[in-house]
Amino acid sequence: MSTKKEQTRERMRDAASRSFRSHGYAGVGVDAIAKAAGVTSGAFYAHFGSKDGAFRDALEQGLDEVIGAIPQYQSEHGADWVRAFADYYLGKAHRDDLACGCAMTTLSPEVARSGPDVKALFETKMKKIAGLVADGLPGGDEEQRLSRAWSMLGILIGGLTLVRSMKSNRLAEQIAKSIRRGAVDAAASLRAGEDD
Amino acid sequence: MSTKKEQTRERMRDAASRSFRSHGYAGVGVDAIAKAAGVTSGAFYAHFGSKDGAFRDALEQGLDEVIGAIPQYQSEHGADWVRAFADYYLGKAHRDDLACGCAMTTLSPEVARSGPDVKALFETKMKKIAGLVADGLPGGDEEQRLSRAWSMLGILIGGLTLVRSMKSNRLAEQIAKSIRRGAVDAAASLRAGEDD
DNA sequence: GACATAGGATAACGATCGCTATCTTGTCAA
DNA sequence: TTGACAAGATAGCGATCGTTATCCTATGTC
Repeated sequence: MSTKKEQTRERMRDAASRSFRSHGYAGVGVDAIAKAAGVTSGAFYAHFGSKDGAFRDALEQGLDEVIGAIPQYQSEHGADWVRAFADYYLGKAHRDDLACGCAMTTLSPEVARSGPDVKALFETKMKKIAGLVADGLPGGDEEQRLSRAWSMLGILIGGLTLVRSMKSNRLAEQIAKSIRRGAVDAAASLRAGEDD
Repeated sequence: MSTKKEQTRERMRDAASRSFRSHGYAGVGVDAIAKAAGVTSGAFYAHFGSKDGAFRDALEQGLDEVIGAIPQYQSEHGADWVRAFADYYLGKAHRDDLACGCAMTTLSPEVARSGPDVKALFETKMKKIAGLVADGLPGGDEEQRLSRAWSMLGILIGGLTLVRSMKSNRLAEQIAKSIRRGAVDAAASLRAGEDD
């Protein structure tokens, strides 16, 4: 129906998503988010109801992006998809762009401080993501693959946070290399004795 | 000299450290930190100069705690120290206590948003930590051990953030188990074919 | 061409933000 | 006992916080 309204809503959702990732939940105000979307706080509250509501919306959208991206990497890169994904995840472009960065990494620390509703949403989406990852992993039974999927996600999230916190680009690159290798190893069936 | 002053300073440092870990840098105000230490903002600024200064102080103290803890785990648990450390790191007590949680996990997302000075401090301390971890790892040359150390730190940091963001305790426990195994594997010399 | 509707702007609320200037109070030396 | 000093309290700065109530205005209908 109203294309204009949906366009505005999309701009606001994007602005909220980018702002929360860049500055954290408490690090940005409603006025600033609205301004970034080219509207005022009145429009913000008409659409989202509250700052919390906007965060929930941004979180859901951000994790849905991941849910969409995983199968795409799997079908595009085949058995080597984990390496390709880790390359992107720890690459300089993703490192340097907080605003467009993966929601798992930028938003999860905020979720850890949030209430049960936000955590429930995060949990649902992350279970989906871990399941998709596990589906693309070789060897072992389903439980083993899921376990490796959580490990891979964990090391990517922690690794990205780590490299983003370094001052020296050279050190960041060195750590990124280590994390990439760790992620690929975590995803592979270790006990099968695979090597690179 | 003045024991009273140092006691007050210590209380304020602790309050700042706990507050920043619990609520993030932007999530807590100077007045609240001062109040938690039993003083007012006047005393806060007399000691720290600025909110940034207090964060830097809390960050340094928090990472120094880790620097002290790693060798202790190594000497207490011998070759099995990584498993013991991971057990603590992902255990329920550490999961549920944001305020007393490891600074690497709670503060690094804030560092990623900070200026070069804070990043430089974080980098220096993390290099020290990774070096200590690497020293306690078996097999391989120094570069390989350091690489595994970064992987182990990454998976613990990301894993802890992940489990803290779950609503269900059962799922959190399941993920923690996966991360524990991943951390031990990341620390071990994979290519040597070690198993548990 | 008058009118209803809704998307969005505006203004303002009390509270809190980081920070500073000034004042009070407790302590110790002389 | 008095005077000096410093630790900390108090009060207040302008700005921004999240939120609400009210107003404007563009659009589409009859």
